[in-house]
Amino acid sequence: MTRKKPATPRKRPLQARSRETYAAILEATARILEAEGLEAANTNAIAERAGVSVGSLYQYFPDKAAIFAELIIASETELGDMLEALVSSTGAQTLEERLALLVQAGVAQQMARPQLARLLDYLEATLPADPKMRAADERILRLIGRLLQDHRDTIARPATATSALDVLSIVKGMVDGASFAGETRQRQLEERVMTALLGYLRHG
Amino acid sequence: MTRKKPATPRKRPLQARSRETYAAILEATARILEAEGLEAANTNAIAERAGVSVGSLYQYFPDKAAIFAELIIASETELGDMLEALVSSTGAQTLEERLALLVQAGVAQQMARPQLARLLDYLEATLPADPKMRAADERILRLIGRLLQDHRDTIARPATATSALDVLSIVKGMVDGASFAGETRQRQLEERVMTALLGYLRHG
DNA sequence: CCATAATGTGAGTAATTGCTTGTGTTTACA
DNA sequence: TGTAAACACAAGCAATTACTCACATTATGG
Repeated sequence: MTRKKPATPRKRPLQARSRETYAAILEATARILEAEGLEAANTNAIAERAGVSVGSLYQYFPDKAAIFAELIIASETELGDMLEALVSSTGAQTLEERLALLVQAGVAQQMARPQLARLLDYLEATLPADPKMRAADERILRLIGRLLQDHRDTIARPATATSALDVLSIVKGMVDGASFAGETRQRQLEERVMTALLGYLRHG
Repeated sequence: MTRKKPATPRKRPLQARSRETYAAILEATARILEAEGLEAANTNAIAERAGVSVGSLYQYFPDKAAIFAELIIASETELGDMLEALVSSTGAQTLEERLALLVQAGVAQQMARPQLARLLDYLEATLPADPKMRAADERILRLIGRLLQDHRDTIARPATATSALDVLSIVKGMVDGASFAGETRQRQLEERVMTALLGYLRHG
């Protein structure tokens, strides 16, 4: 990783063929990360698992870190899209109902590939700062913040950025812990997370 | 890391001199981890930072992972000791009071070296399973469980292992998130964590 | 078709890694 | 003071790493 100076600009996949290569590299990286961990995720292994040559890999990613960054952005974008759908969904839903959807989305995404989710979280905190990563991150917090804002009359806590971050941290923390301990009953976990969130928001 | 087969048995530091070497290696590893991350923590760098030769390093640790494992165990033992002190402390304290002490201890430890705490958590989840690590982990959960048990009449939730894990996960998650976001006001963070915990425990 | 661009290849390289080993130094203690 | 055990050193090896480059194959548009 820390070997030579990374050359920043790379080609973007234009044709269908190269878009498949690009996607294969990302998926191979994800699979190696969740099955064998960070140390096993070297560029040679990634290329092999993707059924692609190292040369092709470096045609689309300036360095190894960029692959990880792209995975993080994809994951955050996915969560962001889910949140956006439910935040801007019409209907006079209660805080509980909307929060339940949020928790469901967050828990489902993180429980689908718990090892990967944990690793991406760690990587996000240690990778060289990327503006796109930051933007995707802030989008999530902004959406949670908007949800809190919409129900500010039913929560005993200012709907600030801090509250939004706390909400996200509680969800992530509880799912991390539960999946590390081998918990698989998604439904029950969701209920416990809901209890914590509602307790935090309503009994400030 | 995944290079050759690790030879398990190594010498234990007996004399004062070697105990210093041993400690220097651990502290050097911690410093590199929190300042430069996992990839920078290679055995050569650790030995150099510790002011010690690689040979000395491998006299006390069978492989690199063992150094990390030892750091995790030390950290968990420290937290466990703090919990033990406050759980078995006499006096008819309320749940709030005892929980506040627990939160204070947990937040303080994790905020003291947030990067390190985050990394050790990640490593614990990916390192080869170590019985000592597991034991130190279970001790913490047992102590939290006992605290919940002591106040089972004032909480609306079974004082099970799951509850104990949730409590720990909420603390870790919130501190992780807050310190990642640059939060430094320890007191305010403690209060928010308390809110979440009490909400979780009392409004099940 | 053909020319040009896009995409793909994989052997090769310098650097770095985890770890061993042979040798020298310090300590405990008789 | 002598000796054996404990401790420390660091050159160096085999394996692995991130990444490049010279070349081959495939697509596209005229």
